[in-house]
Amino acid sequence: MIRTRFAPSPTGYMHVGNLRTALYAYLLARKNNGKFILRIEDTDQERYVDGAVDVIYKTLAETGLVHDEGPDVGGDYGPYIQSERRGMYKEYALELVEKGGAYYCFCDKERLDDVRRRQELSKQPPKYDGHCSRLSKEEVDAKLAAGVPWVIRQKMPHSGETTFVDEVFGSITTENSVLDDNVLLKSDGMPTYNFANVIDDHLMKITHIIRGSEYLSSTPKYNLLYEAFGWDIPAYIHCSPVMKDSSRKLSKRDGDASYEDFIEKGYLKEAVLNYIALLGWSPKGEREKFTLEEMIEAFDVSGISKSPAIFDENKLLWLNGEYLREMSADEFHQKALPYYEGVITNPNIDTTLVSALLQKRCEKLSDIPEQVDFFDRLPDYDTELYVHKKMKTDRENSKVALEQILPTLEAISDWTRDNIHDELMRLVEKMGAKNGQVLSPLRVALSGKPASPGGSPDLAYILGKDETLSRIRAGVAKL
RNA sequence: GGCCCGUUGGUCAAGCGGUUAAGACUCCGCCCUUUCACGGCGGCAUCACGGGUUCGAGUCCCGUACGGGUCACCA
Repeated sequence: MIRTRFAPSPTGYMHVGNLRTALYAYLLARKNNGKFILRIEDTDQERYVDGAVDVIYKTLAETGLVHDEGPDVGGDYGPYIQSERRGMYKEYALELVEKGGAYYCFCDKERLDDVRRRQELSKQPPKYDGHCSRLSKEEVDAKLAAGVPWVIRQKMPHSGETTFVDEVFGSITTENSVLDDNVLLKSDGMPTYNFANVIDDHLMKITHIIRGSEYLSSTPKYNLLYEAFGWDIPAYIHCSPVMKDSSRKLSKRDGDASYEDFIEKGYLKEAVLNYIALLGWSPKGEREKFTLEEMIEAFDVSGISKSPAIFDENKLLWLNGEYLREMSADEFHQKALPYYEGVITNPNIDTTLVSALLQKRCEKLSDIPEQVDFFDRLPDYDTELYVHKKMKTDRENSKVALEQILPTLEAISDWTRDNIHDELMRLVEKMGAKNGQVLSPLRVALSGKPASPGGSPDLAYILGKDETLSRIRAGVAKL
């Protein structure tokens, strides 16, 4: 049974890189009928942010990455909040001392600083010098009895090498001599992150560890820990970071690194999830659009790439547009509704019709307001808009056209889109003009904009007869 | 700096010793068309560099360059 986990620190926002890691962990578990576990790593009290855990729950629920075990849903391997597990690490640390994989260290800050300074001067890599690992049992007991503060350090082998296989990066070998005797249990009795992680993953029976590639170089230490305990080593899947450009990671500072940022900008959650899935993972076929279900089906660790991927908002935008266009008209309208708020206030405007025009014309919902602002009020436009080379229109023939259009439309008693269209086409024929020479000036007169969703019959119909005629008169007056 | 990892168009990427080096986004052109979009068709543009190995290298090996990661009683 495959068990994967997502183990975020509650920072108050969901970085898209983290969300991607969660997604991959979720997909791997679902693909294999395994379990997806949520564990909150909140041991750093200084970083604690109020309500931050809720952001995690909310994002996972919203994106559909439903966890099988976690603080809010329970499970057999709890507690799932690390701060509630703080009591359980000490016994494992002591067990490791018994087994010879770790030792008490009584060095104080002064000595440590001194050692480090000396190493810097002689250009040695900074590393604990192993002083306390050479203490005899008697010396240790004496210091313990005397109440000297202590930590527990991992005892690294001084020779040989450690090799592990990562499912993305392949086989990686590290010289043991470069490994430092890191602190496992701090002087306050709390575990360090590295230690807690190994203990928790083992206790929660995690089989596949999916995490950022920044942990690649500490993985040998983890494995030595597993070995010292005599535990099974999990499979590793390290993922390269999501970048802003070739040398910078996507960061919160830039305001476009978190899931919430994109939702606020008007992107659809499906599109965001779909896009980040593709950032660093390539499915087998040529398909690019996936529902979560389809991603589960298609997911394969072998498609995860080793190199960092630059986040291309442009492509996300395109994908978002694809999602918008494939929605049903009604669904689109429901999503669009909030964006009309305060923009289209005239109750005579049927926003259902507006939505129908808009659906193929926006890539994200926040594009809507600027496209429809003219419905409420005709902008103060420049008559230059009537000059359109391709439509063969200029100010003069536009004025003539508008003057002809006015009585034509005035005569329509049944104001429907089709009637408007048909009458206008009849006028085109009568005038011996090109379609555009009649329709284009009308569109400009009605919208006051160089581009508008829908053509003149659409706009005329939505605006209503009175407003249409009044805007045409305004146009004639301008010309 | 030591160690680890990476490098195919502007971006995401396929490729697994023999391909005209896929596909997508962007950009450009054309078509459709009552604007703008959508849609359709077409186009520009890539194997970081230098050495090997091989009949043959984007694919294997070694260097170089560039980029990332990591070296805490942070997570």
